[in-house]
Amino acid sequence: MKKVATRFAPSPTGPLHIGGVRTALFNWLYSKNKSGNFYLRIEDTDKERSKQEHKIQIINSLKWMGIEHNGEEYIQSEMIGEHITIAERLLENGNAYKCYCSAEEIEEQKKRAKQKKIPYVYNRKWRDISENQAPRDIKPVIRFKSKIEGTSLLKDLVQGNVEIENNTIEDFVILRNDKTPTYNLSATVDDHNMEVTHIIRGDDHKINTFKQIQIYEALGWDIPQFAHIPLIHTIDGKKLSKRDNASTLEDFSKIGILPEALRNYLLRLGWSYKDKEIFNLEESIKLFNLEGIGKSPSKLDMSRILSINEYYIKDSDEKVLFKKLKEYCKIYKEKIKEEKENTIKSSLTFLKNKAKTLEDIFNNSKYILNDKVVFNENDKVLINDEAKKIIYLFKDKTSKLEVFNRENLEQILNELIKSNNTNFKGVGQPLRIMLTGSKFGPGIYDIILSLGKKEVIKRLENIG
RNA sequence: GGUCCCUUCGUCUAUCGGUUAGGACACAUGGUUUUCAUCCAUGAAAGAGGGGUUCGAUUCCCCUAGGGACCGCCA
Repeated sequence: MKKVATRFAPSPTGPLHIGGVRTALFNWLYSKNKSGNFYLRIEDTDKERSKQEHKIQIINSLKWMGIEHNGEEYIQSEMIGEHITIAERLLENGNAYKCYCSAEEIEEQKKRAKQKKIPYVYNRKWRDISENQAPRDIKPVIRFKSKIEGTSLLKDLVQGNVEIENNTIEDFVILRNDKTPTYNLSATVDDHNMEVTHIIRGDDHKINTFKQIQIYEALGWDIPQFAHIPLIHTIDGKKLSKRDNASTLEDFSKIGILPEALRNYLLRLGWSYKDKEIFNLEESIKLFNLEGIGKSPSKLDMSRILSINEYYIKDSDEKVLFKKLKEYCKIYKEKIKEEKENTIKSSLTFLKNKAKTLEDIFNNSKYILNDKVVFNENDKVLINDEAKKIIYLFKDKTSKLEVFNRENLEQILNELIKSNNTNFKGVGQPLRIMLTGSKFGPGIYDIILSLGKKEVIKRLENIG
């Protein structure tokens, strides 16, 4: 048995979106599960559209998700020479031929097919014409001599047996008239050279597989296993596209989604293991298999992502969570001041219970982060004369407090409730507004204790 | 239009011929809570339709409908 090798082969013609990330994840997980290798191949043979920035974005995305590839990135454009050699070999062996049709000629055929509403398949014009009839002024393309008779069977690890009539596969171009190889040739040659054993990729490549298998056969190469996973659809049921709304990882990271949460979500999108919902990394690797992949496309569900993220935030160790929050604030919000770090760190125990995202934690931390209270105008009006009286009394009693702890604070609050003939809300709400600027937020004792005596008194003195 | 694929609660899914069709998210209601949340409890919610096969079909087969992917000298 050969060692399992999988690969992820994106083209840097656009930013990597969440669907691509899932494909990468499945490949990576599968290789890990089988103690094999996982490679990254950048398919940058489309010179016009390939962009360095996209390549960087792809690599960073995978890094953010913790998906690491073995060895260096494999750059497809560096292997073009190899692809051309193979195309020539195919030509010599009679598995391919030169086609002298002009671009206009092909265009015309397609147009006619469309008018007649019949499917366009290249008419194999040059398949059997001898080359000495070739027009001088046209540079030929090389086409693969596809099977015409019979059927082909793909034993797909996800889709099951898929059978297709050979004559629906046209004689596809493998080398353009500028001598550059096309996708099906390049991908096949690279997969063979990289000794890829399992090709796990999107459903949209299924038809290509029949072309690629014929190339493997013509060359006498081992054919890898294929697993075509269903695509992720947008909420209105269409394929995720690089062009329109497709979400990139940045879209998620900037609202404070944790990579492990997204990994868990993506794992469960189209794959399942019994009723299990939460998979840590170790379990993901141990339990992942191809059998658990469903055959129908699935839709992205933001509320589920948020919910899983909430789970991971609550489940996080506070030290680790703080590091992530710090990094997050630095990149997307504002850097946490050094003197605030300890306060934030110790407040995470209660802050994280109110948050679905890192952004939520940031928002709920603003009363600590900002030196000056920023008041919500709608809430500020709740500070009426009655409230001011209570705030004054609380401030007075608190300032005399020798031991600033929850027990003593509770005592003060309880006394105030009694003596002012009010309830907890009557005391708690004005205090919260004065201390944080808003009537929403963490528990009042958490707020008071996290700010500390000095700061609490300072903020209460701020009373208009 | 051709080829191929898919179809269980709104969403992600479990079930591998016999279940009151299960779970999770979302939703609704109630409880805990000074607030917003959390948390807990409860509830509503599904086998596209029609034929077979079978003692019995969500499960196997066929047809219909709906949805999707592909049909490039893009990858």
